[in-house]
Amino acid sequence: MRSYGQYCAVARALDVVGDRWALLIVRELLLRGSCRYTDLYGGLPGIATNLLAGRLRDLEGAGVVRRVDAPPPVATTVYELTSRGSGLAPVLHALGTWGGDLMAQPQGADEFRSHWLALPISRLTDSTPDGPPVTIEIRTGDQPLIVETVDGNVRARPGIAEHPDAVLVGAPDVVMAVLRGHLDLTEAERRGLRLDGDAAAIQRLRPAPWSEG
Amino acid sequence: MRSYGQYCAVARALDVVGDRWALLIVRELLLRGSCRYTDLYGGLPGIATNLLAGRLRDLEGAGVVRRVDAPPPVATTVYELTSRGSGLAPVLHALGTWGGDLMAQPQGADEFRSHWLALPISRLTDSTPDGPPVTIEIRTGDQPLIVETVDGNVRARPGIAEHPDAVLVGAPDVVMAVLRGHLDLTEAERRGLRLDGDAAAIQRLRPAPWSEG
DNA sequence: CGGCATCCTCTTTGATACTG
DNA sequence: CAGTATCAAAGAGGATGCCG
Repeated sequence: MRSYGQYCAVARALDVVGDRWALLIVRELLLRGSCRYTDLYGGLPGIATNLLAGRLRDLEGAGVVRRVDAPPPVATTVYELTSRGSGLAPVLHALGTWGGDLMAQPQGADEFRSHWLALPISRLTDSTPDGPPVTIEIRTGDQPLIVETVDGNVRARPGIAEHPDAVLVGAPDVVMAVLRGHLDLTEAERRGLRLDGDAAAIQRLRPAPWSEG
Repeated sequence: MRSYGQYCAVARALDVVGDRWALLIVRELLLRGSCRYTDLYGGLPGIATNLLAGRLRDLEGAGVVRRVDAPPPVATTVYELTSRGSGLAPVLHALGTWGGDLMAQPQGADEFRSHWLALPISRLTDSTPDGPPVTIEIRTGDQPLIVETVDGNVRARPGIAEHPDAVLVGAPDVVMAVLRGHLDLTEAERRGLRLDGDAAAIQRLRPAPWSEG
């Protein structure tokens, strides 16, 4: 990107990550850790492959992304965030919080990848942190997601839960609305959600109060 | 901007404010409140006037910016943020915090407007909130800035202080480094900073601990 | 003047095809 | 798999023109 040529921290930050696709590439690396080129490409539907290659070069040059030659089991180069790149997490959370209101518009023709849910889910809290940890499986996109509570925090990762307290199956926008607390379970079931197991496990997940504004 | 076409809160946020210049327009409106077109244009050196007009249209359509026909004393239309637009403040602060490290590179040929300092300054705290409030005048860009502590918080606004505890005069990058605590006063004076008044007043301004990461 | 709209050139993006 | 090459379309940048 052309520099804005302004001696302002926001402008200088945008000189580095203000390019189209740049922050979404950071999102992918933040959510998935080390990624091969093809993993990134798959998690960024709509990007042109030459642009992905170009942005990775730029971000590497800016010290946001690092290329690593992975050892034999993988035997290819992978991309990961530098610590400088991980420092962009608050930017993505702020954008995600602000953009959350735009998720009420239905999914429409938008692409969806289930691991994208990990970002808003990590902003939830366990409303009963002293209770036993809960495990929820969410099946809603390209792959199932395991959601677990740990010390009041909530994390999501791809995978199939062994003994989940609840399993949630439905369209991404319905699942999202339930997790955001904007849709109660009965209404959600009317909109195609299927819930197996303990509804109370779902109810324990609450938006963190400080992440609202 | 073309939509990313992804059902993800970050992508949807960037559909609205990911365009080049969009977040800097929000920065201007956040820092200066209501603005005439020309004020915005002056605070965004480098932007093309047709782009500014176009972005303002887009942001108005997205509910981020509002046009107001100002009453007689001004007698022109002014732009301001909607509440939705003000909600972008955390995004700008996150970007500014991340970009702050890039401010160590000297100003070079970059343009500078002194009101841009208000954003990082508002992230400072008064390390001695129980002491008497302090007022500092900073003269470093196109116009002087009054910095005041109120209840442990620090605010900046354009203007000339009547009885400042200290006056800081120097190049933007030196002033910035001092405020960020990356340069002590003696070293800063070697780099052209002039300080009149009480050095202790400056020392009371400290980066807020939670805004570091 | 303040507040844009037009016109033109140059750069970036997007879509797809191709290669080691 | 991990990109590069090619090319058309969209967007940005810059100058200038118009209108109350």
